Amino acid sequence: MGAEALAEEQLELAAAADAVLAVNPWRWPASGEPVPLLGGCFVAFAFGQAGPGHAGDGAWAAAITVFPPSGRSFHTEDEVVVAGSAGAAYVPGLLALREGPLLAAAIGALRRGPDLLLVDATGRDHPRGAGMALHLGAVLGIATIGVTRRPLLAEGPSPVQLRGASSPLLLGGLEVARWICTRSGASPVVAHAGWRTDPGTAAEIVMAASTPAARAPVPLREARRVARESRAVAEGRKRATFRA
DNA sequence: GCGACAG
DNA sequence: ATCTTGTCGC
Repeated sequence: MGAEALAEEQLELAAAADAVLAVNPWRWPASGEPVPLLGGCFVAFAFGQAGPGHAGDGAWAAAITVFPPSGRSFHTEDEVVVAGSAGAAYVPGLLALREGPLLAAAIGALRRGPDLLLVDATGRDHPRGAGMALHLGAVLGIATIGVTRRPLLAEGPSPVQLRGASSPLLLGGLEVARWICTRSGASPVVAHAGWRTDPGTAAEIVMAASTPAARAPVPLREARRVARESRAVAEGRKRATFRA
C-alpha cells in the first residue's frame, strides 16, 4: 500500500469510526460482566538511525496483555515479539505505513486478543481523522485508544501537574483527545479517542491503567520494555557474529 | 526560506 | 523513534 491508498482508507476509517461509536461504543463492564483484557503494543527500531528512518529499517514489535485493566497491581498474561522491518520512513500522518503491519502481526500472535488495546499513536487527532491507533482497532476489530507525548494537530492548554488533572484537545472545533496527568509533577500525556472510544473514555482508561509512579500506562511501558529487550538480544547476537 | 510535524 | 550523563526530587 502507498501513501495515496492509505490516505483514502483513512478518510473511510474516520467515517466508520463515527458510525461505530454511535451504535457500539466501548464501555467498562457492569458488575457481573467479564472483566476486559487490556493490551499494549510498541515498535522498537534498530539503533543508529535517527530521524524519520527508511523503509526496511530493522524493527521489533511487541504486543502484551495485562490483567486486570485497572488497579494497583497488574500482571502480564501474555507477551510476544515479532522481528521484521519498517514498511516506510516516518511521515507525519502516515505512521501506519511504517509500523502498522508489524504491530498487527504482533497482536495477532497473542494467544488471546485483548478487548481493549493501547497504542503509541493518535486516533481522531489526525489530518484525515484516522491515526494509527484508530486504524489498528478497525483492522483488528478491537477497541483502541491512543497514548502519545504530544498531540499531532489538536490544540489545547495543558492541565496542572496533578495526577488525574485533564483538559480537552480540540481539532476543527471538536474534542478529539485529552491531556491527562498520570503522575503528579510530570508533564501530562495525550489520551486519544480511537476505535469505539471517545476522548473521555480514553482519558479514563489511561488513568485506570497507570500507576502513580510512572507517566506511561502499564501496558505501553511493558510493551516498550519487551520490544527493546528483544532488540538488545538481537543486536548483541549480530555483534557477536560479526566479531567471530 | 524556516520551523512544525504521532513514532 | 533513537542518540545520551549526570542530576534533582520524592
